Order: sequence, then structure tokens, then C-alpha cells
Amino acid sequence: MSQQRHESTPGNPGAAAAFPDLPEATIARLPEYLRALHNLEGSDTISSEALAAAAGVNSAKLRKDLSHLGSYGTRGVGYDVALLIEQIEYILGLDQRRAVCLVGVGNLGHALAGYDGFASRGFRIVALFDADPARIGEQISGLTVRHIDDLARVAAEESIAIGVIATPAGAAQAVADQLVTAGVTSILNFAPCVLSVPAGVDVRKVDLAIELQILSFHEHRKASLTALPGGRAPTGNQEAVGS
Amino acid sequence: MSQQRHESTPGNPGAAAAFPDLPEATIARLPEYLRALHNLEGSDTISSEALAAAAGVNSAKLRKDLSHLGSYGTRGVGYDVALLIEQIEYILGLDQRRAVCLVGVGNLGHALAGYDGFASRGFRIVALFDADPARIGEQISGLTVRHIDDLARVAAEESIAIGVIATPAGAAQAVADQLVTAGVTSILNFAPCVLSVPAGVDVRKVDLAIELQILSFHEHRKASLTALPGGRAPTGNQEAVGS
DNA sequence: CGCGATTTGTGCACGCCTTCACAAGCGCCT
DNA sequence: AGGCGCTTGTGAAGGCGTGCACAAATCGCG
Repeated sequence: MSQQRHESTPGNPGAAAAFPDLPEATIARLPEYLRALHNLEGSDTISSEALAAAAGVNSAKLRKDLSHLGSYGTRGVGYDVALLIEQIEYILGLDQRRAVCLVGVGNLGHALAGYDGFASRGFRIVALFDADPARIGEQISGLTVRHIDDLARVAAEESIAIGVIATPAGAAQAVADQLVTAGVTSILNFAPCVLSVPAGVDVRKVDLAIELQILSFHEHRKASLTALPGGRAPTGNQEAVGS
Repeated sequence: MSQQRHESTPGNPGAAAAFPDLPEATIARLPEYLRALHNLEGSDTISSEALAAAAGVNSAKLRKDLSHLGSYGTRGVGYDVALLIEQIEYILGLDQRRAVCLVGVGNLGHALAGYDGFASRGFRIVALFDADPARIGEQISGLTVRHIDDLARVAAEESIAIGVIATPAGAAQAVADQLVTAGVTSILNFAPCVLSVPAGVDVRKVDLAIELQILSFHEHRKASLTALPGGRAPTGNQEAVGS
């Protein structure tokens, strides 16, 4: 897919030693490994074959990914589950339980605010914002919706570095600008539009409709293949987003 | 990230002519081009440079992508907006307004059921299912929540080929099995787990927490770089999921 | 009609990622 | 202590995707 880094990655040998720059593809898989590992707690060690199966990837790929983190496996035995969890969580910075704010408590934002998958995997949603005066003050999952103009103040107080945009597309760029001004340096964008941000700010985009459209393409292709003389039903895919 | 096709792609020259097999990376970008094009309706033609900017990609990449569909541009002029929209929608199979069902109307499923981005981009959510008896009969966005056991019957009646799973992880595999049995051949999975499906069924996964974890990694990296002597603030990323 | 400006379509080279295959290392059992 | 089986870690090859740079083609204008 289409992950890319526009990073210049300047030569920085000191930093490289302290913080190995992992391939982007590897980083995208680490959370998957972590989830699989958490399901395996109780086991002491696990082989690359078993962990790869649990994470839905090739075992060679898994070993290469983990080798980039250092050697946390024992030949003939496997990987130490607890140690590996600790290492991956450290690399991903999850041990800090980062503060996250969410802007836009409409249909989707409402659900995200209550999504317990964030809390259970290393994040704290600490503030909700919206521009609609009618929504200010509303209580959602123990948080009070605040006005977007309070963003800068609250972000500073709570040391918020990550922001989630769940507004309509039309408002997203303005919100992104406000987030950047407030010191946020990572943005997860659910609005279907391209955001323009200064260097040093990371943006990841999730577009729910795009995923369906990709599936629709494969449906269309499957249908046109089976409809043709000599056409064969294709074998299945298992794809993951994010990467 | 980690998009991959486990497709065997058998030699099928007849089908290849009728339905060119596009690179997976290209397919993942087509929806993005389509969205940008819809924002440009009113213009007659558009250059690859302008469209690429609107879609957030490189212009050479855009031209190469579109060239895979055939020649719908005119040198010296640009691409015909209306024609390109029509072509991309055809390739993606969106002109059929595919029926989609959603299983799991909890926190996230509720939001997805009401998400208008699906309807506005070529899909019809025609049925909602849940296993919880307390939820059966509930009205959401004009649809009635039905029991999961009705899935096979409804799927056949409505010709549903795409299913969305928004259940807890523990229930996802069982739901996937039921979807497959009901004839669904494409699944969009929001549950944080790996699904096992037979050949011929496509699965795409969206894990909201994973996206945050990837951002967290970059935050961690940025922090460790700036803290080091000689460390430099890195330049910004703009990444897209999906592909 | 011819020329220049503009934009598409693409050959090519480079780099990243994946996958295979195997050497190196570890533990257990005798 | 030695050997055997198992698993990790990695070298190398191949494939895919990206982006540059340019040739080919079209339009408009004089």
C-alpha cells in the first residue's frame, strides 16, 4: 500500500544507535505483534512460527522485523513473551500512555470517544472538542465536550501531542491548523480530505469509505472473472490497513 | 504498510483484456483520486499536476496510475473530469451501489450505521445485525436491527456481497464464518483480530488503535532525536492508510 | 500552415520489502 | 561430554513501487 515516508533521515549515527530507524513496514506491523502477544500472556515463550500465525504474517517476515529491534529470541526455544511485549511497547512509546485529544464529537467522534480500544492499548483520551455551541458541555464517557477555542490552553496543560480529527471534511484543515498551533505534532485524520501541515508534523489518514471501495473493486473483478468463459474464481486475500 | 496479495492470478488473457489487473497500490489510490475529482466537478478538464495536488500524491505517480486504466487524458490539455469519474467508478464497481450489511451495532457499529460517507460514495447499508436480544428491533438511521441468525436469509434476498464486522474481537471469527456461509465474499473487519476465511473471500482490516500506535512511535522517535546532542527535528510525514 | 507552449504517457534506474534457504546457536537427552 | 533436533538470525535474490526525465502528442495563435 501506499505508505511512504517523506523523511530526509539525516545521517545521525548517535541517534541511530540509541533509536534504530526501523523500516516503516516493520513499524506498521509491531502493533499487530503486540496484540497477538497480549493474547498469549501466560505462555512463557513463543516461536516465530506460532506468533506469525497469530499475527497473520509470514514467519520469516516476523523474524526479520524482530531482528531489527535487537535479539530478544533464543535459538531452539523462541521469544520471551513478556520481554518482547516490554520491548515493543517501549519502541512504540506506549509505556508513556500518551494523552490524546479528539476534535469533532459528531456521529463518528462520539463513537471514537467511547471506544475502549484506545484506553486498553496505551492511550488516554483526555479532551473532547467541538465547534457547535449546542454540544459544548455534553458529557461523553466521563469527559466534557469543550469549545475548540480552548484547545491551545488544554493541550498545553495536558501535554497533548496527538490529536484525532473526526469533523466533516470542510472543517478539517482549520482544525488541523489549530492543533498544530496548540503544539500537537501527530494527527490522525478521519475526515476525507488531504491535510496540509508543516514539516515535523505527522499525519495519518483513515478513510472508512476508501476501504469499502477497495473491496468493491475486488468484488467487481471477481464477478468479471467468473462471468468470462474460462474464468476462474480467484483465491482469497487477507489484507491489512496501515501498514 | 503491509498490503499484500495472496492472489495466484492465473493466466487469463481474455479477462486481462476486459479487466486489466491493476497494481494493488494503484487501486488503493483510485478512491482518493475519485474524491478529489468530485470536489472539482464544474471544471471541464484538469491537469495531472493539479489533480495530484488535490489528492496529495506525486503527479508522475498519478499519471502512471491513470495510464493503467487506459488513455483518458489529452496531451497539452489534461484529463476530462466527467469521463475520469465515470471510468474510476466503473473500475471500482461503484456504479452498482453495492449492498452492504453491518454486524455489531455497539459503540462503533452504531456510528458506522449512521456514517453518511458510505451512502455518498457508492454504497447502500441495507441491513444491521447483532447477537444481543436487547438490541433487536432497535431503529438506527432508518434501519431495524435484526438478529444475526437472519443473516443468511436477508443476505440472499438483498444480494449482499460485502459485510462489515464491528463486533468485539471475541465474536468476530464466528461472525465472519456466518458471513461467508451467507455468501458474503468481501469483509471489512474493525475487530482487532486476525480472521481466517476460505479462498475467494477478501478481508480488509481497520484497527483504529494501530494507527494511533504508529503515530506514537513517531512521537517517541521525534522526542528521542531532539533530546540527543546533534539531534534535528525531522521533516513531516503525510501518510495514508490503505493501502 | 507551422511553430511553440503545454501536458500526457512511459522507459529506466533506484530503493524498499518480501521470501527463500541456510548457517549459527541453544537446549535437552543420553 | 557429545550429539541431535529445533529455532533464530541473516545473506541473497527477486519483485514491486516510486520518481525522474524525456519523447510524443495536442492545442492555440500568428
